Amino acid sequence: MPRIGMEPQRRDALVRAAISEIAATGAGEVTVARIAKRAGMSPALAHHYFGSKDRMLLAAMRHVLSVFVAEVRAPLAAAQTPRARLEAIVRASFAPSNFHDEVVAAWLNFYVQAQRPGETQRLLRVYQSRLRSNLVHALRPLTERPEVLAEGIGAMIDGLYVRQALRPDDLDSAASTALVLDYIDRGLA
Amino acid sequence: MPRIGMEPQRRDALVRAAISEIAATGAGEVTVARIAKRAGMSPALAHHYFGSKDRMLLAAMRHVLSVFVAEVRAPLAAAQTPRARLEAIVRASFAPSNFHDEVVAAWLNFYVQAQRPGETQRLLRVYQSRLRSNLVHALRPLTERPEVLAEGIGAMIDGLYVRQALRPDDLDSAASTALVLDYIDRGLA
Amino acid sequence: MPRIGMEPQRRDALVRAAISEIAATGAGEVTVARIAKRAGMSPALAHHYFGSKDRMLLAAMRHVLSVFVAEVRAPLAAAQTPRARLEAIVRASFAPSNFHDEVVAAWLNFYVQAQRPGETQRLLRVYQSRLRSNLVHALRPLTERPEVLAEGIGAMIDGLYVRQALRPDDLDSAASTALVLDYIDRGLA
Amino acid sequence: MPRIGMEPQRRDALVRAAISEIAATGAGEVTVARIAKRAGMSPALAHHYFGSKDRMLLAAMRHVLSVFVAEVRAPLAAAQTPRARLEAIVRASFAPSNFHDEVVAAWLNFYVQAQRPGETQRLLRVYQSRLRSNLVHALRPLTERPEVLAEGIGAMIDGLYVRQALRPDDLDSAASTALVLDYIDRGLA
DNA sequence: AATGAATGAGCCTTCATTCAT
DNA sequence: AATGAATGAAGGCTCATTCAT
Repeated sequence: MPRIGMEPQRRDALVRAAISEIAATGAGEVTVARIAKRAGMSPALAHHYFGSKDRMLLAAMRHVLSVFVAEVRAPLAAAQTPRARLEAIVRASFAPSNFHDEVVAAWLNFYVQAQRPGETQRLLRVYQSRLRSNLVHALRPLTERPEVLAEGIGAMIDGLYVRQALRPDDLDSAASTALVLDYIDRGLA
Repeated sequence: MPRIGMEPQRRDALVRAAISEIAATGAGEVTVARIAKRAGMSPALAHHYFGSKDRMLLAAMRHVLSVFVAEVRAPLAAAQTPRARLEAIVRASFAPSNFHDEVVAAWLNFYVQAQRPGETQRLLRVYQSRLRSNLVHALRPLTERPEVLAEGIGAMIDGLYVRQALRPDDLDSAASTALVLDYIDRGLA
Repeated sequence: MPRIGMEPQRRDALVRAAISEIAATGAGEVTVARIAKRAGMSPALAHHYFGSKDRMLLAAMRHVLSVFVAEVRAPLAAAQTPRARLEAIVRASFAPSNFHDEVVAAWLNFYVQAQRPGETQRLLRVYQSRLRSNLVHALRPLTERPEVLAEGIGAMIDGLYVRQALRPDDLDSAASTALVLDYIDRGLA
Repeated sequence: MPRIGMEPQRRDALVRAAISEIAATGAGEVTVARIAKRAGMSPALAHHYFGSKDRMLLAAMRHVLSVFVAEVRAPLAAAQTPRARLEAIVRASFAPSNFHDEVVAAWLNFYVQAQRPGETQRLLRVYQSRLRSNLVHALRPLTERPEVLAEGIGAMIDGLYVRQALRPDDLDSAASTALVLDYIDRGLA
């Protein structure tokens, strides 16, 4: 019973299934068949919509990144001071929708994919550039070495993500946020 | 051509080749055949010496960890003050033999492997525990919140590793060291 | 070329091919690739339908056993006297569909498989139990030592199967039947 | 420390190990490496003495057959009557040295090997011919249909061997002997 | 005499991908 | 729109066999 306008729903279901599957079975064990099964459809249909496994995982990455961008946009725009801008970025990084178990596991997969040249690598670099740019822009009024501090902040966030991916239990989102904010405050002192 | 006493040499060559291959082709593309070819032998011989791909990659991980342990041991023992102990740990983390392109790429593979329960996960946790323990021990005389700071330091180091793994060019070892030491000094202020 | 509802046909073709292949190349030389080729498909498809080589050979065994059960059922039910029941069992054992070259060769493979614990062993024991049970039941009204005679009959049938498997030419089905029936009659005298 | 005259001992050890290995791991799982290990030497040495795996298993078969021939020779020569000759053959078939667990398992392997043309097949046929010839010769004075009865006896013996190979526990040697002797007596009545 | 070293060949199995329906 | 059918390609692993020492 083919309905009209199924494509967006199907694509969305596959993207979500891909992220869940990466979290459930590990970045190295993801197969198209399992993702499709989790999304309730056949592997053939998954290919029909995405063309290839790579493009499907790429869409998953884009989804994760876009959620992040959406999460940070409003608070960032609303922030009135440089310090508030920094806090907005950090809080968004550890917001539940981004620091979820599944999403965090997906990041590890992206890192692996990004080891080789390709679209994933490009996307990841764009993301890192934007993050750094946002941080530097917010830091510039507050310190003489914004680039250095931005690198440290970015590295700490990445490290907390990786560590979270390997942890069995949920980490306190608040603790991670506090850790980075503390680093920022001391770096600015 | 078969000489006697080849086993240690072969095992060593395979471990090195495994690390290089991970760096060269990416953590997801490692095959026994390619590792063996890079080490100048047949895949069958690789299996003869290691029994399985998993055990071979595990040996590579053990090698990387043992190099790190060896690198940190002497400076740590020679350090006279808590601050010197911290510096010894950080410097060892970014010492050339540990922060090499190839070694850094291998870490990413270990993280991926460690997502699923198994020996890799166990080893990685042992390593993280020791690192944290060393840091906390050195921090305790200097601050009231050694656990928190140790977590921040560990995360930053991990983050710098991951970022390095995705970078095409070599990162300045000195810059990474300085970044973490700066974080420590400000955290202790 | 893919049509719909191929699964039963494919499974059946593979089961038949497995039996033929065992007969043609010997129980120790059976490979999935050869079976699949004989069945006119790729090895991958064979795995798709059966999951593993073991399960495929198990299905072949079940097929042979079920043909035997089907062959003996009607005559056994129709037999009016104990003697007629015995004859029904023996005749079924050497009926063309069971005493075929290919089927007989398959039996040898089952015996080999059944040397190690597993499903094959279980199935073979179930079959042997049923045969003995049927024989004992039919023999009980006729002799004081039904178990002993049943063991002798079963052994003779098995022996004739094995000998047949090693014979290049077809054995006279009638001769084998007569041999066992003669044994029964004398045993009951 | 190479000693002189090791060859016969080595060959003998390998033949025994081959038989034990077949019994222990099943006819389909025998490997040269395991046999050699069981015999306390390297696979290379096994090849040095036998040239190939096939020839080694063939030697094992010859050993089993020769033990049987040796076991039957004296009693057969000593037997004064046709009936005593028959009994000598049957008793030898189920004598401990022939009806041992290990030997019986080896027979199954020989049957498998003999499915394909080759030396094993030839040897097995020679053995079967001699057995039949011995039986027929002994039966001729006692019955008008010696060939038929000989076939039945041979089949029953073979069947008892196969069944024994699949049994977990030891079968009573005496029971098997009695079963065949009873068949003979009734066949001659 | 004896073995560790070494490999080619082959097997089972998986998986992304294509295609007819 | 959707899928079952189908496969080529590749991967991990095993094993009989050879060879230099």
